[in-house]
Amino acid sequence: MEDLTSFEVFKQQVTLSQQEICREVFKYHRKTISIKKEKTLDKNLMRIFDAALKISNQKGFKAMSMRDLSRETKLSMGGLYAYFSGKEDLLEMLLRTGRTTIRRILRMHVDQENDPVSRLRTAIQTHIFLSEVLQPWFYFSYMEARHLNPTYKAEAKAGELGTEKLFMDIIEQGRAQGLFGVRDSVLTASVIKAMVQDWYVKRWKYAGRQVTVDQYAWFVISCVERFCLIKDSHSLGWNEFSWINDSNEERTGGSSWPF
Amino acid sequence: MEDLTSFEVFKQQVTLSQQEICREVFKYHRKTISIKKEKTLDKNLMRIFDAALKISNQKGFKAMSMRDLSRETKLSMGGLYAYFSGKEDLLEMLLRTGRTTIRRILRMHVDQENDPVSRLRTAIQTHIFLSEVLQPWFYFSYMEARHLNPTYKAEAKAGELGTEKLFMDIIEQGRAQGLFGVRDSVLTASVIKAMVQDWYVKRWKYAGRQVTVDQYAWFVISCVERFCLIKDSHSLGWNEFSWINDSNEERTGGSSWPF
DNA sequence: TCAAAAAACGAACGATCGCTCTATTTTTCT
DNA sequence: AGAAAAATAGAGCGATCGTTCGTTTTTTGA
Repeated sequence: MEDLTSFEVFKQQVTLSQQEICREVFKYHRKTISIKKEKTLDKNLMRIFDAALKISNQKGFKAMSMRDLSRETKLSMGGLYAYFSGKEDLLEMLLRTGRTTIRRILRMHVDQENDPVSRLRTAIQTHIFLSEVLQPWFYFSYMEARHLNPTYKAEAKAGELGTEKLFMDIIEQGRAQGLFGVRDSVLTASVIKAMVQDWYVKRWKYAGRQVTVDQYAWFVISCVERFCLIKDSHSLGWNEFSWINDSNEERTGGSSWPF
Repeated sequence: MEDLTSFEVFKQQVTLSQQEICREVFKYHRKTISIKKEKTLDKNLMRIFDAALKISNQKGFKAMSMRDLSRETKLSMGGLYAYFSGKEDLLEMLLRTGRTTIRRILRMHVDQENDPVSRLRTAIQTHIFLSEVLQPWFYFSYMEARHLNPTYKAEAKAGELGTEKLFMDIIEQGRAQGLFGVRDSVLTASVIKAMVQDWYVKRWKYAGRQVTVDQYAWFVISCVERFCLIKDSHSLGWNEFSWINDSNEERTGGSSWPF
């Protein structure tokens, strides 16, 4: 409990970044926003984002009409267009904002650790915890990134591979220090990311099974460590951890997936 | 090489099922198809499916217009509607066809094995190999299943959980026989599925890295076995396998995903 | 308090959507 | 070969889409 903080601790650490997100949007999209005063921007931009994520994660961004968004935000059609130049601009805003925010927090946490074992644990745990806090953002990015313009698609791809490289670098660092016994660090990083992504992509499934985010994070970490670590002396202390956990809160955006 | 067949062998085993798929569609959708003669149905239905999958996997099913489909299939607007009653019916056709076909082949292969270790290997390998052969189908189902009617959504969910239960049952069987040392078979099955799905969801990434489907399947199997097996005496024989593989063929439907 | 600035409004426009329906072409069968 | 049946064609319909713009309401600042 002293080395790895629980989800509740993590949650309190990052929820206050709502306004910070708005600033980040304003930096990149100042030209397409005709709102002058920052106070009104802060008030409504988050409302627009929340509504857009809510509707899009239910029926898809393409299927979300501007009238849907107008109804949900209680802003008029014309009023909406003061905050973005068009639907595609809104898509890009959402994706870029999510991307930069997620990467910033992820890097910040990982860079606090030094040895590869701790770094790998922190990277996995932070990614899963963060995707729990920002679940609508993660899910939206996952499902809608492919609908971007070719212009911004490359930018999105770079962001993806960057996150994967974060895992890869840790693994290779651990291998160089003789701690990890993996043969293919590229494939290892890939499957780690696949497991980590599963939490927010299939959020509703785990919620239905009453699996908490702490449980899932610990399971993935133990999974990865059993595969990577040469000696399992490092992974001690996990076995006797209590699996009885906090509340099983409800979540929005339950979707379906196949096979 | 005698126990687990390579992808090339697998491919020749299942490619001849194109007409079989058409029959399966006709069984469920006879009432919404106004085409009388099976010969014309066989000729055009596959063309419609291929075109719909191609366009949808590029821009999404919702964004695909019937005029797009008309152009790609070289059938007129009115002509198309002889093969389905509407766009939503086409969606359901595609999803149901893919679902039943995939499950049929998967079950068939897994049921040929008896001991849990072989069954687990076969389940993973067959799923990955099959998703390579039917990549557009898998990808489409993965991305578009959430846009189904509530009526058919339950049906789709049942199919998903069924595939996951396949993995889970094998794991519990292995645990009962004292072969597997897993604590949580539900979470274990979940992450196996997550790794297995990664192959077709991020197909373009692995293609760009020149990772072959054989390599990926073997990696996932070794990953899972190192996590599940109590003794690794079963997983011998993998280490000395040649990683030099066949051609790296091109694939359609490269898409983007984040983080 | 009262212009000026900012923000919000919502009817209306052109484009495109899924879909229908009649006319036409192709195939089938005696 | 020719009539019946099957399949295809493509213009057109109403609905809905994203977006615009003149107007009204709210906020700001001296």
